[in-house]
Amino acid sequence: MKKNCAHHHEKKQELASLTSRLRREARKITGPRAAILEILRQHPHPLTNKEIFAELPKGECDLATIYRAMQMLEKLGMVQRFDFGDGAARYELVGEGDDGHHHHLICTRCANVVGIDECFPEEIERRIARANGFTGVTHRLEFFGLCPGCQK
Amino acid sequence: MKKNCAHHHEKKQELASLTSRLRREARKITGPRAAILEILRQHPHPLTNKEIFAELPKGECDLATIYRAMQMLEKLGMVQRFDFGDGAARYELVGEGDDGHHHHLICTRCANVVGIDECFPEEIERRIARANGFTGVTHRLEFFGLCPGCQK
DNA sequence: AATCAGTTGCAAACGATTTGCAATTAAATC
DNA sequence: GATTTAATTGCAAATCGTTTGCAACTGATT
Repeated sequence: MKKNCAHHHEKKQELASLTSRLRREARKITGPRAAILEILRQHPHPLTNKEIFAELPKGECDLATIYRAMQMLEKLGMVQRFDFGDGAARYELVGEGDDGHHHHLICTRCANVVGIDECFPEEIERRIARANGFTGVTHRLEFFGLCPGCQK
Repeated sequence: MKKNCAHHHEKKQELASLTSRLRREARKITGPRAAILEILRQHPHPLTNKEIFAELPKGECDLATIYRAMQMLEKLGMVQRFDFGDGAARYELVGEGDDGHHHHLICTRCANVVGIDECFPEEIERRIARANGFTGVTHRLEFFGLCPGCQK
């Protein structure tokens, strides 16, 4: 269907592969963590902590635990954090080897999210970096508009 | 000096012109508002509400008043809101006629900010919109890196 | 000067996120 | 499999940016 974000969905990682990445980092595989990773695996879209919490079987895990888990997963590079400007952080699983860098197109009316393959042109980014003497330049980029269903 | 953000600084608006824009919208010119506009005028960089508050002569105005003023100024298009992903909104004055759309390059170490003229290529943005059936597409874009002074 | 809607200060309320701490538990050890 | 220990969790309280209710106040108009 959404052909332009296919690559973000292709390789749905095995839960086992995810937990082994954790173990490799000397982290414990706990019930809450396994449950969180499973939710992320099933939702190839950026999720807020509250959304993850809502997906979890009630009582499975405290909201604070989710915050701590996402913090850790981000630090390990297993998850990428996104900011849609609505005051809540969102997270998406990152495949092994992938750096997770990509962008989204968000409907300003229904909050529907589409992954985007296009990126800011490297050449222009390099020019910007050079012109200002900056190094290690990256960018945060998200698109906003009205999705087909919301245009009326 | 920073030649690539010159156009954001060129025309420092007169305070009188700012207040007349307010009056035109049937808003009152109060002490706090004049003071806030003056601070914005003097700082051609995105400022957080707390920063504006700190610049203000103590007791000049309540922090809540600044929040309300910035909200109103944004609604009137006199100010543009930016989000650097650190949890605090930032605002910059917008010239008459200008829509305020532009981007920044932010040092991740010292938080130094440079205005950027480059923008995401319209043609690619149009392609993204079309490919997903979206209309009225815009973007939020900010660059991050290490400024000359922070590279060591 | 009188009027009145728009504004303000202050404190309380909020929503997202973080943190202290005692109780719990995964994983390494015996 | 029981023991040990450091990592992890739940819970409640604390933080931070931002919003809001409300009574007092003040521009702008009459």
